[in-house]
Amino acid sequence: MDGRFKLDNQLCFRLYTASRLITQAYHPLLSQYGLTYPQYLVLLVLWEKDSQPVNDIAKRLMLETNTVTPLLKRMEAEGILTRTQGKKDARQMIVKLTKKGRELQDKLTEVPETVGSSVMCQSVTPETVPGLFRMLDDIIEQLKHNNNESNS
Amino acid sequence: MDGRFKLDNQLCFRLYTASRLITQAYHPLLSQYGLTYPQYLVLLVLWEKDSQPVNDIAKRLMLETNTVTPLLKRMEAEGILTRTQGKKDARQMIVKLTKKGRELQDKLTEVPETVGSSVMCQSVTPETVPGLFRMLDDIIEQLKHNNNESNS
DNA sequence: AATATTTATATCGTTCACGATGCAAATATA
DNA sequence: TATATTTGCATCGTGAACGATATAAATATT
Repeated sequence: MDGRFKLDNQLCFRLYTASRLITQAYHPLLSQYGLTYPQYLVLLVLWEKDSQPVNDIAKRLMLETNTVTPLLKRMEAEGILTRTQGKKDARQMIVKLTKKGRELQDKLTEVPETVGSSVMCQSVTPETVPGLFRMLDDIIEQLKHNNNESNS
Repeated sequence: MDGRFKLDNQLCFRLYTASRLITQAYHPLLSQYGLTYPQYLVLLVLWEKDSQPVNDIAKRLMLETNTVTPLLKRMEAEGILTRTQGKKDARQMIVKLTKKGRELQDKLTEVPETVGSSVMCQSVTPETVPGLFRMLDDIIEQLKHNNNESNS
């Protein structure tokens, strides 16, 4: 048989595993503040631009609202953010950081670098990372379109 | 502020998104046979080598048994595989494909290529894939050790 | 203006991931 | 051989992901 079905030939398995392991690397850094990795992603989005409707956050993270809504509710329960109905558009829920949510940024300053440096290795260096980013971005862009096409 | 917290600078977010989107690309191909992507990974492992204890499958997929056990039970309920107590070691559960599980390989022949070709794009080509694999493998290897160190 | 369609969000059910914990069989140590 | 430790697997609880579906508000169409 050819190597078609060999696990070691699968790009997806590598992405899946790398993603899981790097999320695990975030865990000890985030859990001391009661955060999960997806919650940290929401914070990244809101730190860049506070006060956004659910949909904008979901789009930025390329997730569906049915994933993001419960996530936001948990963060609201933790006092990290507030969800208030939009004024212009009553369907929208505007998500806004609380003081606690904003202050988390100061407490997590060392997180990006800690994790960033922990993945650096022989073939992953400041020189090669841009190429890696490019390939991953291309794959993401490609799949975003392919996947959308197939449900139309 | 520097770009430390910018979502667009995060390797992990790219891996996480690429992994999710590529799993979604598998979905229409697998769901017609009642399979999920992690279940497909289990099949890849068992097609390579049938009749393995739970632990070997988990190690191959770099997952914990508490993830794999329920997964295998669902596949057992679907009649894809059997779980029988080991003879030499009564703690082990030996996982073996059924006829149905083996025959799935013939039905899924086109899956690897379909997904494989759907990620090919400008910067991801047969020439660049080995480099991508190398970087992902390095990252995985690195994190596997780092993550283990921190719980010891 | 009344009706249809679209949009923004939420709810529900199922399947992972995974930390924490439990338990019994196997192995090591005393 | 009795006791301690390790190993293999399972159970439990929580938080994602996500397909399917629901609901109400906004917009488009008639």
